[in-house]
Amino acid sequence: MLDIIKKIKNNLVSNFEGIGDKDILVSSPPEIKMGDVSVPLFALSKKLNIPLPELAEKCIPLVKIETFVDKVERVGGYLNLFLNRDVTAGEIIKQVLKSNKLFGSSFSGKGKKALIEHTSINPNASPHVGRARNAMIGDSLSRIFRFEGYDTEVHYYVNDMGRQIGLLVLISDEIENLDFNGILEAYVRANQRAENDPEFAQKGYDLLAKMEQGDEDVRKKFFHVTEMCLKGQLQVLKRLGVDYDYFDRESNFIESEELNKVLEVLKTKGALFVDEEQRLTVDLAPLGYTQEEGRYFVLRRANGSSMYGYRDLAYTIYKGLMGADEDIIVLGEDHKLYLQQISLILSGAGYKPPVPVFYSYILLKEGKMSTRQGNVVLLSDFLDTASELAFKRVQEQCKELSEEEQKLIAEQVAVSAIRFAVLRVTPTKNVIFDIESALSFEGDTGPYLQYSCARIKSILRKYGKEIPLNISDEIPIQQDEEWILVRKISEFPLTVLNSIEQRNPSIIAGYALDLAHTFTSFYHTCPVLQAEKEEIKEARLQICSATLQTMQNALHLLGISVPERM
RNA sequence: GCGCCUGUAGCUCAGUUGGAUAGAGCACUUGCCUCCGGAGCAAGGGGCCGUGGGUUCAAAUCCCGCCGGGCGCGCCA
Repeated sequence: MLDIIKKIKNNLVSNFEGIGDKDILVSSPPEIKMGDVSVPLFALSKKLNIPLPELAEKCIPLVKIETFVDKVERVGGYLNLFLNRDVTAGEIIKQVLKSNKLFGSSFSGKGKKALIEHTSINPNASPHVGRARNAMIGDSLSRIFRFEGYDTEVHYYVNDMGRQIGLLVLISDEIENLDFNGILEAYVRANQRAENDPEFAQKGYDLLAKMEQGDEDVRKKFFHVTEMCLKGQLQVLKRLGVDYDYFDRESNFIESEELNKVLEVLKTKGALFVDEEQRLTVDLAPLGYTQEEGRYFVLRRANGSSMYGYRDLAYTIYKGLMGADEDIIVLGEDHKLYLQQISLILSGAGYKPPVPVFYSYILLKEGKMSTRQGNVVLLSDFLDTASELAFKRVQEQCKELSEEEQKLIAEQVAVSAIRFAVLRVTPTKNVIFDIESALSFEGDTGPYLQYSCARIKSILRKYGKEIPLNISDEIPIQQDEEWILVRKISEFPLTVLNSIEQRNPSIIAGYALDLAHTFTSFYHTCPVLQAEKEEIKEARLQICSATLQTMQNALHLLGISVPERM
């Protein structure tokens, strides 16, 4: 399908002076009756200064690609092409079944490296679904980059420093056997106490200072608390299928030669100064910042201790020096100004800042999530209830399976429910998270996608033999539903490219839904195993198999696995 | 107040980057399990695409104003 579009473009570009690939738009007509591919000529007519009817006449033979295009109709300013269904379907299905797990990849990242930092939550509590949005988007992007052939590494920045951690370390001395479950309560208590007790707060700072100065005992304590918390968080994220390659600890970036070089450059630009209270500060105005709000960026306190911004700059430079072609960081929208600031600092010194992928917050139906008001949805809580619900369902429907297998499937269903509910929304928009509908497993949900796969698997299982792979050049297409499904399959590679270009997994999610809908529609009108003729049966088996492969590939990019039955 | 993001069916979201009659799901109404899995399918009702201007053959999409929502705005991370 991609090839056909390419050929059409090539033919047109090489036959008219002064136009490029981008001048030729290719879309599809609104209805299947009107054809399969459409080329709007309005803009072209204007650019070439040729009246529409005349231009259309000239274009018709150029777009009539041999064996693939049966007929071309002109409707208004559009050229509508009708593809030869049997030939095109043969081509597409063959390609899918040959490429298997790689179908959909254009290998646009071959020979390139991608570095993605995501999640990086503060080690102070079990993650709620809002935090998990970062992990899901980041993980999905990592999968997409890998799929496109990028040598991809995933980094997790462990915020093992800072005032809050200092307080947490203090309070952990008072609590016996503080474990991950008790950590949020301890954290809240520590912060409350710091608010009411200045002495306690000061002790936190002192501890932090000792940590920075390299006091072994204190460092050990910090490590112990943050490591315990990180482990707990990772365990929950692991349930989602989220993995990381590197854990980079903030405490390793207290001092950085590279950053000090950057600061030297800033000094020559008049962008670095020590303010009247002895704080080492960057003035962003000489670097091109135009507003007063957020103009000053503090790096070190009066006592010389580093601020978060200093350490993070050092870390960002460290990542940048790894030479990735794509240096990406997934951040909540609350970090927009902050990232703008450090980007200015870095590019001011000639460094390439990372490319941010921002996402907006998850809101509950009742409003914002608030830890204090207790209306947060913990990721692990959601997974527990979803898994339990799914388990009951699986117990009813898959009686022949062992309880162990049933539980495994239920967990897969739970994960797909949350991942899909979050990933299907464009990152820049708020997700309004409705627990009830996320737990319903009906309609446009992850479990629905898994279900449509399970049905295909069921057909293939009943068939019992290998799908004949010696596909002839043509595949007999009987019904519109078959053809629409094949066309939808062929859109997958473009969808993936689109999604990686925009760094937006929701495009894949939308595609997966479309594909599932087209399939179930096909499923209800076209009997496969009971097809009227053997060759039609084979054709449909191949279409089923190609659909399953495409769906599995798409779902893999979203981090959703496909159970054999459910 | 200033900056960034956002506004599409009662609700939750799509909309191929400016193209043909704006699409799904939930909810509501009506059909469909002796027939490959009903976590499903088919059909119906439901829209001033927040609002007022502008740009052009063509605007939900681009520009400007206003209104509503999210986020941020120097010693936190």
